[in-house]
Amino acid sequence: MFTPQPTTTARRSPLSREEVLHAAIRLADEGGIAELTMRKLADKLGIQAMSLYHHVANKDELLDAMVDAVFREIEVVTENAPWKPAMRQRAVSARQTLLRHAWALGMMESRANPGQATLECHDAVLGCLRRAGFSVALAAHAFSVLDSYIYGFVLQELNLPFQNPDDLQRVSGSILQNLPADTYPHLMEMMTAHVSQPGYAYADEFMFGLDLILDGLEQALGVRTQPDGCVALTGSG
Amino acid sequence: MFTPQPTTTARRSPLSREEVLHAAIRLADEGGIAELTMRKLADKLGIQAMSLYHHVANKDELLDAMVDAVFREIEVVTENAPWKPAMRQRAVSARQTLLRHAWALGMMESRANPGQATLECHDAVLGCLRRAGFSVALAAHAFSVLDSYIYGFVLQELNLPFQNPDDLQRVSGSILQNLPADTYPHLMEMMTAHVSQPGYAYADEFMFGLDLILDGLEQALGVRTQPDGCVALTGSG
DNA sequence: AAGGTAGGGCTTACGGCGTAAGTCTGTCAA
DNA sequence: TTGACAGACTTACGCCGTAAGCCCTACCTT
Repeated sequence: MFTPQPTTTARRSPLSREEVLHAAIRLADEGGIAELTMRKLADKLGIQAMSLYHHVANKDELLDAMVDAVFREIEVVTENAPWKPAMRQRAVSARQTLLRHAWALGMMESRANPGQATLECHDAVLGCLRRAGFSVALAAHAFSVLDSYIYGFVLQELNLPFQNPDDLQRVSGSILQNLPADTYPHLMEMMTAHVSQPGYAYADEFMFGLDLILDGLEQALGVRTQPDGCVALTGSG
Repeated sequence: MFTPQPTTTARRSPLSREEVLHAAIRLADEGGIAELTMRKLADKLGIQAMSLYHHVANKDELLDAMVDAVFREIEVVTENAPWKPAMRQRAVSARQTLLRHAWALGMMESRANPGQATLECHDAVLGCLRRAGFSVALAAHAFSVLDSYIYGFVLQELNLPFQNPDDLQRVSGSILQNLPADTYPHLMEMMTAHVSQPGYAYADEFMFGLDLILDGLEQALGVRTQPDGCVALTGSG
């Protein structure tokens, strides 16, 4: 009753696919991926659920586009930069981006349709490595090990039951109390002697592993490039 | 009509929580995690959906238990074994297990309630490292970098649009045809000159990165253990 | 100016989901 | 014999994604 379409003209302004995409990302950032339903997304945009389907084919396509948008946020500075700081900086940026959009990693597992930004990102990384003298095979190795590390680290970081050092103190304290002391002795030692110390933050572990990998790649590169290598440690098995 | 409860006695046999758990894992293994619904799981067990709630509190608890069951499958052989082959073997086993249960990784992101098997697995790894002379801090570093790598590698592996070399040939071929040749030149080079070559399998990349990390850890350990170290390459920042 | 078209809203409806709440029945201890 | 209880079943609710179709209005053509 009372014919509720006076707002039609006002609402009729824009609403592009881009807006839908960004609203979806904002919704997932704020409430987790489970909060992202077509109805709630429509609500947030002030329209009905079915109207979304004028802008995206279906929810799956929307999710694909969201993942690609995340890749677009990762900074890849490769112009004339030495490969090691470039890769280091990209790893840091990738980690920050994936933490900012905690839902993104979990979605990568299930969708195999890389978007344009994803491909561009990968191409830039490979280009940086090739320009630095990596063989095609070594570039593939480097790409694989670096991305695996980044994704895996963030996956573990997201899996932690705390997001900041204060949480950590509280959580580890409560775990310590609830567990019989000798069931997991080494886990216990790790918590009491290391993790629960003031100043510890799991995020700091990122740089250790990243530099370990970059140094390893540098050696692998050097073994090929300068054959006087007194350090040839790669490959143990 | 014809009062359909004659089977009551026959059906009344067991159905323990264990059976529910394993049926759930089998269902998820076969059809993906989306196929695992309480109704379908009940169907498979020959009961009604609501009867499952006598054995699990809710679906979330079931998912937690499933993840823990996956950790139980990872072989951790640390008894009197040198740390390097022990960690290597555990990494291989973890990768195989996570590939066998492709749904497990995607679930880890969202649940922060480690089960008994999970904690045992972590404790065994830490124990192995500590016995080998790793300091608490270095053991934490090692644990972080190894698990990050394993999880991330499997995540990428699952993300690939192919599961075996034959698929790869076909997929990379079709991508090559559909793309303008100069949009992603380095990606293109990687595919034509390396990935699409006979004998290439992404799975083989796993060992390169794994050994790179293990060698890096060995150096980090050596720098502390034997102070004559002419090789001190860790940390570049 | 008049009319046609189509973009982008809206409504209705369907089958599937997790699960709250309650019922029925066979088994076993007292 | 009886009463409690474990473990099945039934019903129902409010979510979900989306198929199908309607209808208004801005714009383009004539």
